[in-house]
Amino acid sequence: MSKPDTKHRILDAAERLFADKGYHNTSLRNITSAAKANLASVNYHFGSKEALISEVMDRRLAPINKIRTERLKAIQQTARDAGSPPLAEEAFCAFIEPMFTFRESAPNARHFIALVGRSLAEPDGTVRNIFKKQIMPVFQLLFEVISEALPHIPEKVLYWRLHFAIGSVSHTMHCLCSKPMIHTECAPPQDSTEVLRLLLPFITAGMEAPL
Amino acid sequence: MSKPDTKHRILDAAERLFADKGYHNTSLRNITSAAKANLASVNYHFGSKEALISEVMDRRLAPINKIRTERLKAIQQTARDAGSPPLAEEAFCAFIEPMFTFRESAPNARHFIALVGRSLAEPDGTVRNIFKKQIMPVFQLLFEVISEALPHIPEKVLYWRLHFAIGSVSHTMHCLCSKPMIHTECAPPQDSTEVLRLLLPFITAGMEAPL
DNA sequence: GTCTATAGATTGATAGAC
DNA sequence: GTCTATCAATCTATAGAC
Repeated sequence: MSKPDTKHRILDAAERLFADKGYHNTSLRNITSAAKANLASVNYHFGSKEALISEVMDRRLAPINKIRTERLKAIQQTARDAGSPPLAEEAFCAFIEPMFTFRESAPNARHFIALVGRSLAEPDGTVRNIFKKQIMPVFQLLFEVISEALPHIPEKVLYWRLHFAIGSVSHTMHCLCSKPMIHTECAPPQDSTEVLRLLLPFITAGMEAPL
Repeated sequence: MSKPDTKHRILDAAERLFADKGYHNTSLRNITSAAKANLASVNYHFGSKEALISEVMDRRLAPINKIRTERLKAIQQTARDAGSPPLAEEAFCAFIEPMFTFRESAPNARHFIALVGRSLAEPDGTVRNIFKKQIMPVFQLLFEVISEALPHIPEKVLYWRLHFAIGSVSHTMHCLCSKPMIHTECAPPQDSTEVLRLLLPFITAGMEAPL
């Protein structure tokens, strides 16, 4: 087990700094000095700052989204085989849990979670578009499964409720890494599992609310 | 009715640009050229870029938060007088509606809504802390009223649910101004009233979900 | 692959004339 | 209050030695 090479050290440092300080507020100098690498090495290994953030995002998102897609398709198939609609809560669990599981998988994984949680709120198109490209097919699939789970709710209402749910998930993701906003004394840093157990019923109840 | 003076033109331009491009990605030159003002005028009128964003936030947030506080206190008082708990949905309406009403009040108000919606997701402390300082007392009061509305739900659960609700609200606010994420064809730009009518039942159902 | 050195542009802030 | 001019620092990116 050799020590991580320059390219990986840069990716790790960029992931942490982009998450902590934001894309535009993080310079290549910040990254290379944190990674103990030379300033020129970023452009040698990645070509540009934009290509770097793109690789930072893709490296983690691709495997997570693969798991999400598999789980969502399995839920869809099982429901069709049984001839009964899938459960909305199961669908959301398939979407959220892989991200939370990843968070516990590595000591520094939480930085990436914060980065992703903020991506949809990024004012600049650079980061947001990279994220959108990766997440869009998963959102489409999630919407499909939710539609099957709640066929009595008009598509337009369902769309907005999914939108609200994504807001809850994003906000929770980027807050799980920094200080909570309010009542910090009754919300010490908890493990993701407990937060997931609280988040899923909230979302499910919101999705299934009477019209 | 004279044309707005330089200071106001700078505030308006800064509000729009900070919302569109983000704080760090907007330069003072961007702002002054949009405001048809001289570069040096920002430092003359405000002192620094940070003091400018601070005034951009405070100018709109202070009156909105005043209305929120009054409405929340009125709900609290009415419930106490009647000897019955307040309604969670009414409390959230008191919190959300003033922001949505403001959105329809002026042609360019929507920029500010996006700016606020993103504030909690700002990685940099500068913007986030300015916003926190303004919003914290309102959050505290909202939490109080919600606690009285749902006394059977443990405080810790209530805290997290409020956190999830704030995520939905923030995400909706900064998305109401740009393109929606998914299924754009079934979600054309709508007026805030309709979104509020969809958002309130979602949040209320989530807050009141069985344990 | 890693380094030094630097180009070329942009940043926030300020000094000083008017 | 508004302007020009500029400073000192910082930025991304690249050229070229090793």
